[in-house]
This record gives sequence, C-alpha cells and structure tokens, in this order.
Amino acid sequence: MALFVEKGFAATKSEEVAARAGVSKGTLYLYFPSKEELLKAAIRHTLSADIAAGAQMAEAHTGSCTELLQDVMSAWWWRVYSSSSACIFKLVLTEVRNFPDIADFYVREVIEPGKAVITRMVQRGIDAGEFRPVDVVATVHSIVLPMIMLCVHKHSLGACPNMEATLGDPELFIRQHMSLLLGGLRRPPAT
Amino acid sequence: MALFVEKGFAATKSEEVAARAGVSKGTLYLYFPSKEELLKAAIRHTLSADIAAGAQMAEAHTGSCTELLQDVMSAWWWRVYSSSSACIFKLVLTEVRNFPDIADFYVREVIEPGKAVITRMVQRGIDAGEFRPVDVVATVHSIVLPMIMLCVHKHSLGACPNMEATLGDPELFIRQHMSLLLGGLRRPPAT
Amino acid sequence: MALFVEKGFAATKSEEVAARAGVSKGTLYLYFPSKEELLKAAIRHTLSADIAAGAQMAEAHTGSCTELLQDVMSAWWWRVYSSSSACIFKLVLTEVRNFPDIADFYVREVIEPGKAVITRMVQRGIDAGEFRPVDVVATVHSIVLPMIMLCVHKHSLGACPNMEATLGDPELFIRQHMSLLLGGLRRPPAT
Amino acid sequence: MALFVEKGFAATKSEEVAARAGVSKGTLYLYFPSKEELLKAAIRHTLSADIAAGAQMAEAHTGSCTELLQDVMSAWWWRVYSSSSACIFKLVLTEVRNFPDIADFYVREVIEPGKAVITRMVQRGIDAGEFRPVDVVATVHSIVLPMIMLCVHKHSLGACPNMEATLGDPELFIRQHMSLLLGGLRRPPAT
DNA sequence: AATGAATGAGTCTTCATTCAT
DNA sequence: GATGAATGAAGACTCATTCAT
Repeated sequence: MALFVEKGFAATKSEEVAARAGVSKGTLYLYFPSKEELLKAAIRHTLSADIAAGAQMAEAHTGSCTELLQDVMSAWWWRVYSSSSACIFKLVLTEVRNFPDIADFYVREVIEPGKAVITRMVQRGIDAGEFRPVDVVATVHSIVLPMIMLCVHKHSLGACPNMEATLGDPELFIRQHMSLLLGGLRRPPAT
Repeated sequence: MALFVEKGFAATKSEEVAARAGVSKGTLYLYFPSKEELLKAAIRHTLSADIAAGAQMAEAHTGSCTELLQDVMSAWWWRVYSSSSACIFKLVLTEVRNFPDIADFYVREVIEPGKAVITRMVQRGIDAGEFRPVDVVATVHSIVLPMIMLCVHKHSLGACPNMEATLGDPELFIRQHMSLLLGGLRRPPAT
Repeated sequence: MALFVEKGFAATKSEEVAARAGVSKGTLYLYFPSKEELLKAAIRHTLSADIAAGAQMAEAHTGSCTELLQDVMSAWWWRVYSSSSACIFKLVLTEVRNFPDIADFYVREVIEPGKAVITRMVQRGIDAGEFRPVDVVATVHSIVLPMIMLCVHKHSLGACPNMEATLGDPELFIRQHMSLLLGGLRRPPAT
Repeated sequence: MALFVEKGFAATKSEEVAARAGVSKGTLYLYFPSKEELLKAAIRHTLSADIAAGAQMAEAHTGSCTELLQDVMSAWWWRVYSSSSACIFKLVLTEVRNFPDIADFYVREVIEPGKAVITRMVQRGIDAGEFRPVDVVATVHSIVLPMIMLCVHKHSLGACPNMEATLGDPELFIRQHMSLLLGGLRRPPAT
C-alpha cells in the first residue's frame, strides 16, 4: 500500500514491493498472480473495520444529534485519518480509471456504507426536529467531502517535503467545519 | 492533459500523447526535452486565467457578502469545474509525490491565489458585521475543499462507466453547500 | 530459422534471433508482435517456390514414368534437401504440438501439394500400364517418407558433431531407394 | 517422457513432470540431480527390450527371407509403434542438438542394433539367392526410414487435433511398403 | 524420505529517447 | 521542421533449484 500510494501503481516496481515486504520477487508471485491483482488485494485488505466502527459508534451514542455529529463524526474521522485506511482514498482516486473493477468495489464497500451511517445521523436530527429540513444527500456531502479531501491531501501534497502545513491542523479544522455546518443545520430556537 | 489525467503520468505513453496531438513521436521531442517536462508544461499551460477571473468577479461584486459568497463563489466554481482546468486538481494530487517541483508551483499559482480571493470575501463579511467572527482559514477550507473534491471526482470515479451519478448533481450541491455554510456563518439578527 | 531449427522455439532467445539478424531486440518487436508470431512468420516465409518447382519439373518431363520418378523425383528431392527449406520438416515436427495453428498451414501448403505432385506421377504410370495397379497413397508414402526423414535427419542427428555420416550419402541412397521401389512398381514384361 | 515428447524439453516444467508422476517438485530432485539428467534417464529407461525382441524374432523365424521381412519386420515394427518406445524417435530428433550426449547413446543403443538386425535379414536373403545383390545399407534404410517416420509422425502432427488421419492407416501402409520393396528386392524367377 | 515455500537468475516485452532522412 | 525506424535499458513474470521442516 505505502508504495502504491506514494508512487502510483504504474511507477511502483514489483521488486520494490517485494523488498518492502521482506521477501523476494518470486515470492510475490506465489501469492498474487500479477501486479494488478496485488493492487486489488491490497485495496481490499486495507478496508478493515473502520466503516463498521463508525456505524457502531453512531449507534452507541446517546445525546442530541448535534453532539452526535460534532463528537462522533469528528472522532470517527480522526480514527480513519490517522489509520492506514486513509490512503485508500488517494489510491482509488488515482487508479480507478485504469482499473475500473475497483470502482464497483469501492462504491459498494466504502462510499455506500459510509454515506449510510452519516445519512442516518442527519435524518435522525431532522426527524427529531433538531435540524432544519435540509436536503439530506447534499448535507452528507458537505460533511464528508472535506474529510475525504484531508485524507487525500495527507497522502499527496501533504506528504511532500515542506508541505505538511498547507492545510493547517486537520483535527482543529474538522471541529470548526462541523461547528460551522451545525450552525447552518440547527433549527433556530422558536421565538 | 487528457491522457495524463486519465491514465496517470507513468502509464501514459509518449506515442499516445503524440497521436492525440496529431504529430509524430519525434516532434514531441523537438518541443519538450522529456516526458517529464511535457507534463510540467501541460500543467503550467492549463492554469489559464481562471483564478484571476475569480478575483475580478469578487472585486466587481456589489451587494452583501452573503450574496457575494453564494453567487460569486458558485459561479466561479462552476466556471472552473466546467473548464479544462478542473482536471489540474486530480493530476497534481496524483503526480505531486513523484515530481516535487510541481508542489511549489501548485501552491504558488493555485492554492495561494485561490485562498486569497476567498479569504478576502470572508474577512470582508466579518468586518462588515455580516458574519460571525469565525476562524477565517478553517471557513475557507470548509468552502473550497468540497469544490476541489468535486473536480477531482469528475476526473476520477466520475469518469468511470456508470459512475457519473455517484455524487449527484454538482451544481445543485454547491448551491446547497454554500447555503448551509452561510447559515452557520451569518450573524443572527440581534434580538 | 537457423536458430529455431537448431535449438527449438522455447530454447531460442529473442535476443539471439535479433543478434543473428543484425538488429536489436527492440527492432524485432517492431516487425513481429511476439516470439511466437516470429516463428510462424519464419515458417511461412521459408516455404518458397520449392513445391511449385516440383510440379513444374513433373509437367515438363517427357519420357517414361519410370524415368519421371527416378529422375525428376531425385532431382526435386535434392533441390529441397540442399535448400534452406529442408529444415521446415524438423521445425514443424518439433513445434507443431505447441502451436497447433502450424498444423493446418503445414498440411495445406506442404503436405497436400507435395503429395498431389507425386500422386499424379504414380497414377500416370499405372494408367499407362507401365506400373502395376498398386495402392497409390501407400506408394506415395513409400516414396516420400524416407526423403522427408533425410531432411529431418540433416538438421537433427546429422547436424551433431561426428554424426554427419550416420545415414551415408543421401543422394546415393535416394537413387537406390527409387530404383528399389521402381523394381517393385514396374509391371513385369508380358511373357 | 509423455510431457517431454509433447512439449519439448525446454517447454516442459519440472513441476508438471512431478505432478504427472504424482510426487512433489522436491522429490524429483532427490532422484535426479537436474532436469537435464531427468531427460536422459527417461530416454535410457524407455529403450526397454524392444530391440532385443526384434533380434529374437528374426532368429526364431523359419521360412523364406521374403516372409521374414514381410512378417517379422511388420510385426516388430507394429510392436514398437504401439509401445511407448515409439516416442523416443521424436524426442531424440527434437533434443539431440541441445544435448549431444544423447547422440552417442542413441546411435549405440538404437540405431546400430536396429540396423544390425535388419541388415542380417537382407544379407541372408541375398546369400540365399532369394534377393538380388542390392546395396544392403541403402536397402535397410529404404525399409526403416518410413517406419521411423511413422513413429515420429504419431507423436507430432499425428497427435494434433483432427490430424490423426494425415498419413492413413499405418499398419496397412507398412504391409504395402514391405510388399513394394520386396517386389523390387526379389530375384525374378529364372526363365 | 517427502514436501513445497522461497529464491533470483533469466527471459520476453515495452517504451522513452535518438537521429538519419 | 517533421518523421518514424531503431535502440537498449528497464520491468513484469517464470521456473529450475534449494532447503528447512
């Protein structure tokens, strides 16, 4: 993963992958029939339990929906951002046009479950009268797109020398982002 | 550009580039000393007047800052998203770790001018008492990161067969995104 | 051809072929998409005019059928044996099971035309009352199989050091072979 | 043997040989120091008793030399053609140039004993006044070369799909071949 | 004795780059 | 200026052979 994310699939040599894995070139081909299958296996393997974890965290939460989005979303995002899953986003964005099978898999395993969790949070807030009756889909995108963008950035420009600070402190930003969005989302107290 | 964005630098053959340009392989090397320089030239060339245009549109605007952000930002973003500049984001994300020179150039020519324009809009709103005294940098990121993400998506997953609709209608989303943010940004009318 | 015949397809390196042809490895792949296609092209190219020549020689012959078979067949065979076409037989025998397309081509271009020429000679002799009414197909095989075997031998055991003489003088053998067969073929003079 | 004959030495993988033998790759190397030695062992092992059998059959025969050649030769040939020894001819033809040790062995164990048996049969016929005083060596070749060619064919073109019938029925052919040769060989009855 | 995971030298094939025309 | 044939360094992949178990 690290090499594919850093250099891209085409620019990564199988020998480098083998070396990084501490085995020989031949050993790679005992376990994966081609470099392409190795990539797909790496992608599949990385998407561990992070999404399921988000759903669980959301279920377990007791409290207002505002707190739910503010606290649970931030915590979940930070977990993903800090983990090795974060690089999936850059990798898929980068390679999906050359390997279209990745698209189906990614949509099914990442995008849809991820959106479902957040959609439920937002919908719950609307149903409870805590949020204004906004367009749920657009709201979900307003919430997650910056989060994904930070993950992509971390493994792209943010991983270049002297570029770490380009987007500032990510954790702080996400808190303020959620706070700004919740400001627009919350129903104003009835006068 | 089209080929580099679609396949990535390493997977794009000079011969394809030549064919797409309607010249021969040799001709490419009359104008560019190497494939790498060709990439850099393509990136430099693409960043036409779109950023300057944003600044001008902002200067020319008369009206409230809310309208400024809602109307001018949406229009500017749409202009970029629809133009061939939109692919720059995906290309840079993809290639910057292999060609770190691109980083400086991109930060200097794209990120900083772009942020400056938006920062000025937000700051103006705060100074005018129209917006709450939020963290300006974070707010700018909340505004632009989804916009960049849509551009990236357009040339990545969104360009894969049967994936066009994954993020819904982008223009509609941006309007709702700005509206949600402005809801959180506007100072509540004093009671 | 020389290399494929000597070492076999699988044991011949494309680099050797290129070197023998006086070009670089890359140049080979400008003209042939793969080593396999190179083999097929080599086979197709070798089957020059030798078969047509046999037919012409047979047509042009005036004289008894005994002379026709004795003289024309020997001359034709010698022509093939001495030419670079002779190696085709060994090459096809060796490689046909790995590349079954070669089979159709070989049957169509070599076996069938070759048999047709000889069949006509034998049939003419029978029709003229010069030969006994033998099984024509078997007779043709009795004539040609030793001839082909000599060609195969020339490029196989016969090309090994100190093995040149294993089958004796081929030209002499073919004359005696034809003479023996004609002894069995000719109708005994009516008493 | 089956695999070496089918694909050739270079294109046969040791793993396939092991699988066909029902053992593991490692086990092969317990019994043979290298793939090349495995080939040589296979060749040596195949040449069982078939040649000695021919000599015995010839010795045991009582009757005219014409019958000897017609009956014993045909029977002997059929025995070889039908046995697994038949593939030796193709294998040696194919591999002898890459492994010249095979040549000596083959000449000593196959060619010379085989020729000796037949030479004796022909010579006996001449000495008995039954055959004309032909060139014995050439006659022996006229007899055996088509026989060997049929064996080679069986494991080459003849083993390709839809090519089984290319040379017709081999047993029938050999009988007619011997009959044709004997026609040329027999001394005409004195008038 | 038997195994099969691991190795890395060796091979086919690609493609950025050059240069004679 | 434009071309495209030629090059050869580089990379994916294979497979004979080894060796710890």
